[in-house]
Amino acid sequence: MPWMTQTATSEARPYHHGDLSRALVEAARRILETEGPSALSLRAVAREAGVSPAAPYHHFKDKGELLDAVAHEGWAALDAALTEARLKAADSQERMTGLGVAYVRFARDNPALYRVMYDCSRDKDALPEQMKEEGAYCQVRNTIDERSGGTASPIDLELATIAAWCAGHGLAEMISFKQFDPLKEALGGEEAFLRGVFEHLGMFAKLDQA
Amino acid sequence: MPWMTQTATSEARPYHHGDLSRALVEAARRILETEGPSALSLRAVAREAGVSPAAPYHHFKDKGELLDAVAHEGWAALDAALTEARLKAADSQERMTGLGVAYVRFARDNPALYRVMYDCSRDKDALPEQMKEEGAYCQVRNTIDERSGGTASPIDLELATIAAWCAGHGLAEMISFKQFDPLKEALGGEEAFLRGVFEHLGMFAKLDQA
DNA sequence: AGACCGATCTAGACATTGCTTAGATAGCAC
DNA sequence: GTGCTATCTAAGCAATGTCTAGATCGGTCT
Repeated sequence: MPWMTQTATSEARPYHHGDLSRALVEAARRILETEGPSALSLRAVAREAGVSPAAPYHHFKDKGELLDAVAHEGWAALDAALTEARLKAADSQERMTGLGVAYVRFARDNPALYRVMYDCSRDKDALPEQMKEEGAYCQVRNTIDERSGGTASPIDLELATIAAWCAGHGLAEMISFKQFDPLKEALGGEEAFLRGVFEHLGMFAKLDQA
Repeated sequence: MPWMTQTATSEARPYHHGDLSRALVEAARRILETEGPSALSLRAVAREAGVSPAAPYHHFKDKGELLDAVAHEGWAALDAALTEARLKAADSQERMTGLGVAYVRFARDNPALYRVMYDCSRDKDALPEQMKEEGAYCQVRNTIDERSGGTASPIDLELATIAAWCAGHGLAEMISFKQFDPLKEALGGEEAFLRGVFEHLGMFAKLDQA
């Protein structure tokens, strides 16, 4: 087994793995977390999963398709994080900023995964289906709708959702570039900093005044 | 000259190129625009510039350092675009939305370059120095400061600038994922769409009410 | 039970990539 | 001219994504 170097899980795995698809996705996430995006090669994933470099091709057409699967899991995890934040909030105002803070925190805690999630969506002319249905995008829109008392026009609702999404994503990326440490200190912590930015964004000012 | 395949500029270039650094950066930008980021290999750049695969290493330590140079030019171009938009606006309100629209347009018109600009900044714990001094970030902050009549506290000014930057960057990336065509049509064009989102972001609401 | 078939996996190879080392070339000072 | 140094090429290394051919095995049909 020349492909079995030091990293193999190596417990006399049978010839047929059983559930290699899932194992590969998990291996990929493990590599992403520990060694960063630049170390995420198909061969490294295969190594980590303890199979030959060609094995993944029986489960994914491409390296890209593997990453798509990883991204899919990422979106699901983000959905869960947002749901949790949403249920924890009291009023609808708190629910919105809570969603924003949870979103940014997710991105900060899973920077490599977050990047893969968006890189996979790129050049597909649409954000993944996770953003529709019960996904994160829909959660945000519903919260906005609820907050406006259901009186917002469909167009305004969509615009407001896009605006909120832009703010969250923009801040999420910004945080991964720059730590803003002095600013955080001056404001007394990260949460205060995030809330401060969202406050300045004054999101939903238009919906409020209507 | 085995490295001279079809793409070479091939006009009996002398052994010493003269200004290979610049030629490489331009070749990289050409490849980015025409073939996308995935085609941007160091070897491809060398091919496009008509030199051997090892030649770039006499001007850039790394592939990363070449990309840094490309990104640097990108930031300069963005600075110029923002300056133009700033000078074109009448009042300070118009100046702000004008900046936002110009920013997003730049990202939409140079998607690959825009991505390189941010990818190079990643994992450096700071946005490039272009964002300071006379750069884009500074332009935005100055405009905000001017708009608030110079009364905003330093912290509020910084928060507002970050917020504006997040909004612009978020919307810029969003546009590259999804076309939002139905929404644009409903609003009567792209500019109206962009302004609509910025309006909903209600940026500077806090500074206004202060 | 035994033969077989398709799914799963490996071996091995290919082109391409980033990068290094060793040597060729040429502009420039003396 | 001689020599120094920056610039460039040639050749090669390890690693990667991907393909083809062949090995292995679980489950089905008789």
